[in-house]
Amino acid sequence: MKKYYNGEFTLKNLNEEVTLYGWVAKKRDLGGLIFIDLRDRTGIIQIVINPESEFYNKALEIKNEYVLKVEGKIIERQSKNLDLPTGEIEVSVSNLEILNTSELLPIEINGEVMSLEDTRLKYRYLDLRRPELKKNFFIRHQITKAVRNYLDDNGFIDLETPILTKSTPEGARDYLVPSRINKGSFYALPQSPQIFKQLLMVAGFERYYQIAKCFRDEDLRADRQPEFTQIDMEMSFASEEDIFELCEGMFKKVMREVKGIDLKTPFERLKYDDAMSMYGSDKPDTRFEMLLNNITDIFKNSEFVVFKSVIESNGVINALVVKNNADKYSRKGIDELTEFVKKYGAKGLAWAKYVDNELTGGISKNISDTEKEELINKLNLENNDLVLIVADKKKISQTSLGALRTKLARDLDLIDKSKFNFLWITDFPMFEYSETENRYMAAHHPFTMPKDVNTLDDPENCYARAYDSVLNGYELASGSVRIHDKNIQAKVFEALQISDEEAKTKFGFLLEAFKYGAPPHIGIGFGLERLVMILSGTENIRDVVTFPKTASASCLMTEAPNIVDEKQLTELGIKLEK
RNA sequence: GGUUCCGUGGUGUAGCGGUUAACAUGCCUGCCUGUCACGCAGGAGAUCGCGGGUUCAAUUCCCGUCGGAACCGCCA
Repeated sequence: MKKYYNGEFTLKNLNEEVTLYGWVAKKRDLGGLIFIDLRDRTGIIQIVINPESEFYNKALEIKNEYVLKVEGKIIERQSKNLDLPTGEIEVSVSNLEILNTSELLPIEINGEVMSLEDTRLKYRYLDLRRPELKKNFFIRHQITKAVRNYLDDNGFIDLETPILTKSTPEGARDYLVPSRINKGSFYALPQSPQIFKQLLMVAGFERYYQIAKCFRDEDLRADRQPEFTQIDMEMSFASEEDIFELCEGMFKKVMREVKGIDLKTPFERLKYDDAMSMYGSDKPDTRFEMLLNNITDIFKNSEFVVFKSVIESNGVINALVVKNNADKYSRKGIDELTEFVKKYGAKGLAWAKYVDNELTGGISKNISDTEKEELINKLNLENNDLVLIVADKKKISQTSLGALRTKLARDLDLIDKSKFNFLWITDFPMFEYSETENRYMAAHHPFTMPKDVNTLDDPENCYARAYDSVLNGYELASGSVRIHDKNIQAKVFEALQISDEEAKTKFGFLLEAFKYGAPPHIGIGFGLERLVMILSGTENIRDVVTFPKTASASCLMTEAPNIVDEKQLTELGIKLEK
């Protein structure tokens, strides 16, 4: 049986006899010797064949990416400049076999990423040979291993739920699968195992988890794929405090085992409303300060038309202070920031600089001396500070500045990348007004317990027992206390304007189940890819998915999705329109 | 649904209204030989994504299309 080293060869392995399998990353013919960089699954090891060796002639035939079996002894490397995990050692060969040959590779896989995204995705199996990329998947494995062990130790059992299931049109678009046996009917792929895990609570499993595939037919982003993985959990007879403690323990273990970091628990908590007013985001990156300041009061009686009209229409004025960097932003630079906030619906970006004890530029000539004075005091302005202001509807003012805050921190390199700031966001609103649907929708999902049933008729002021876990500006997880009382559920449906009829059609089986003594229960689902991304130090989800899809949701390697045979369609009773 | 950027030898880039389409790397041949981004000499390799338009002339300008990337909307 082959022994796996996981890239851990060091000088302590000197003189050890080893068998290596791998691909030739580079061959050099030098000094009468042949040097081969053999790339195994975790790193690169240099092997050396000298001219007296019986394998010398065979070694001459070897080209890059040939597959080799090498037996030999680990010796100290003569030159150690190479920055590789196995850079201190090399292998002196006692046996060499060419297991397979290779054509010239269509992409560059040694060293820095050179090839363009699309070529890399077409030859994903080659790109994955790169140790830097492969490393992410070992991290992914370590995370799921730690999670499974932890949850097992805490009495959770791994249960699988169906992939072919029923469409639940609240929420994301479903991926549909036509049924051949029941022509004209469709299964849907699950957006999450939500309803099934609640049914497992009714079934009395009490503590369930699953590392579950989820599917959402929505547009992609750098951190979003149409299929992704959730660490999905649900437990009965538990409260928010129980699940917070459980998850904190889980991350403590994950961070210790994967990163060797000792996390401080409990995690910081922040109410949704506070997160929005302080950070302009429900997933704040707390690794740097630069908080939003509500400066509406200062301009209550302002003559400045922009602020005046916003205040008259019950809007809000928020400011961001970029400390000691005013000189870095020219008129052109600020114009770029203005364009940036406009993407988030802001009509503009008001600004001023504080230089030599006075406000200059931007809106400084539009506001009164009193207002200037109050602004300077309220924002504690110091020399060379830049003030950026968005006056707009509350949500736009907050989210646009929140996005700008993150952008500025990146641009100015204010983020301490060694930090892992876990926090809980609590007290989410129960409802969200949908402009497209012209009605209130569930902010989390329709089975979320309201904080106070009596506030259901006031959707703007109704809060949910829902919470998110946030890490370094990413939403890691989302969860809630579920409704187990059918009367409360009926009231929530009513508030969502879901009729009895409609509720029955969509979630009838769940409502039916809840007639038979559903235990109080609570749950959460973590986005595994997001977690792997953060722990791998990448900002692109494709770096943590073995065979990812492009921004247009297709796979360049398999060319999925593809056109299917007429015969297959006929069997399914499907006719395509041109 | 919308906005922006990109598409040139195998790979990554440069370039320009008229070029022998340049450079790096990779590949092939030879030399050198403890290299590690080795070095030296020579060679092969490009329908400039595709279609149309403007023009005497388009890889270059314009329109469309296809493919890729990022973002907004969307993602209960």
